[in-house]
Amino acid sequence: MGYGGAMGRWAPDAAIRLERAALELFAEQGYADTTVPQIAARAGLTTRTYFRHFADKRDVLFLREREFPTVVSAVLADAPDGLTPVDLVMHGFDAVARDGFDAWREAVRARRRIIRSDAHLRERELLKSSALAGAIEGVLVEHGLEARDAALLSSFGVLVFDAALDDWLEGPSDRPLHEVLRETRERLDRLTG
Amino acid sequence: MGYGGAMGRWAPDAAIRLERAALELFAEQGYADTTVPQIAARAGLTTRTYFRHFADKRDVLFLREREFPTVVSAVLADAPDGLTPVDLVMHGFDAVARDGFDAWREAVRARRRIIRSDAHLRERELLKSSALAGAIEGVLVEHGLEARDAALLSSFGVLVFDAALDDWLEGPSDRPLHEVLRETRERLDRLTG
DNA sequence: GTAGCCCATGACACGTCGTGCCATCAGGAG
DNA sequence: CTCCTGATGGCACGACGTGTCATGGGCTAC
Repeated sequence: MGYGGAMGRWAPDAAIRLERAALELFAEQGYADTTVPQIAARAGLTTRTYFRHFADKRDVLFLREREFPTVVSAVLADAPDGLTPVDLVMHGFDAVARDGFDAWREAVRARRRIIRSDAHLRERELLKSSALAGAIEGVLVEHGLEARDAALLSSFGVLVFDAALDDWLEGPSDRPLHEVLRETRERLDRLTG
Repeated sequence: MGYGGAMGRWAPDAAIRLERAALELFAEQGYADTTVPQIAARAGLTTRTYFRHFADKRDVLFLREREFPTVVSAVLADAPDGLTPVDLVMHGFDAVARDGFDAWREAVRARRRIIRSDAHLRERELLKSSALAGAIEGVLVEHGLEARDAALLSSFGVLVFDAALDDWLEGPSDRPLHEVLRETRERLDRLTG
């Protein structure tokens, strides 16, 4: 059965339960063969309630990214003064890489495995990356950077971070993400001369 | 009525007619308020036939991009020898920019206007950019580049090209795309130090 | 020319997705 | 105790996308 048995009716973690149910079902039987009513039932909720917490079937995989804009603002606000724009951005990713990823490597891997299994999910992942770039771009503009430079630089940062994340997830488990991030940046610099 | 009146039943341009009908309807009443049956009817076809030519409602806006992988192979095969990988990629985009865009600026603008109006379309555009990067990555790997370098470099190229396309579409109409492309690359190089 | 194959299209049924609308019900404020 | 707030249940509905079979025009073979 679901997780709904022992908890009060208005358990405050409905979104979390739905996310867990979805991750399980997607891993068990694939994304395409899982229906929203199945997810809702396993979480002890109804279909209608699922769509109150998530915009669509794909969105449940990106619950964790909802706080990204807030995190971005906080991290970039903590950056030391006097950094060049690109160092400011990379400092932000470095801080996030040191802080919140190495402990969750297997969870991130499992999630990525599902996303890679279906083009619709890959599509949504790209939109989320774009949204993250947009948030960074906003901070850069607030710091006085010209709009086109901010757009270019935030996309550059997300590109490096995503590539580093891929390397990190495929490589040995004891390699810290922030190291991979630095190496990826150096590799791209070398490639682009 | 539609375009179906004067032409034979098996007109070979069903996809083109559907694309034209969709562009008109999206411009007239918006993407969200247009249904697939409406598009099919204006093209003189049925809904079922629409879905034989396009995977879904969004796909009709990306008909022109189907030839991209072929174009990429052709353009990169024509590149002079001895280029560094990054110059090879940028040479490809430069060739495309000189060749096929400046004459279609208004058409590209109209299409972009529609895509920017709906997040689902923006999402699909990102997937198409990713697919283009994948095609370039494949060519680079064939040329002997290491896989991670190829992925990084193809994404870099697409990033620069997309940013240049944005600048070009927003700027004065007599500015050739290949110039904007060069300037965008220089701007990013300057920003990333 | 006509018999027969090929294949794009038409037509229908169906499951799933996502939303609008109203009813229900727990808990806090007074 | 009553009222109010807010999350959830339940239902109906339109749109999306696919499986399946029928239709009919164009083409080749003979």
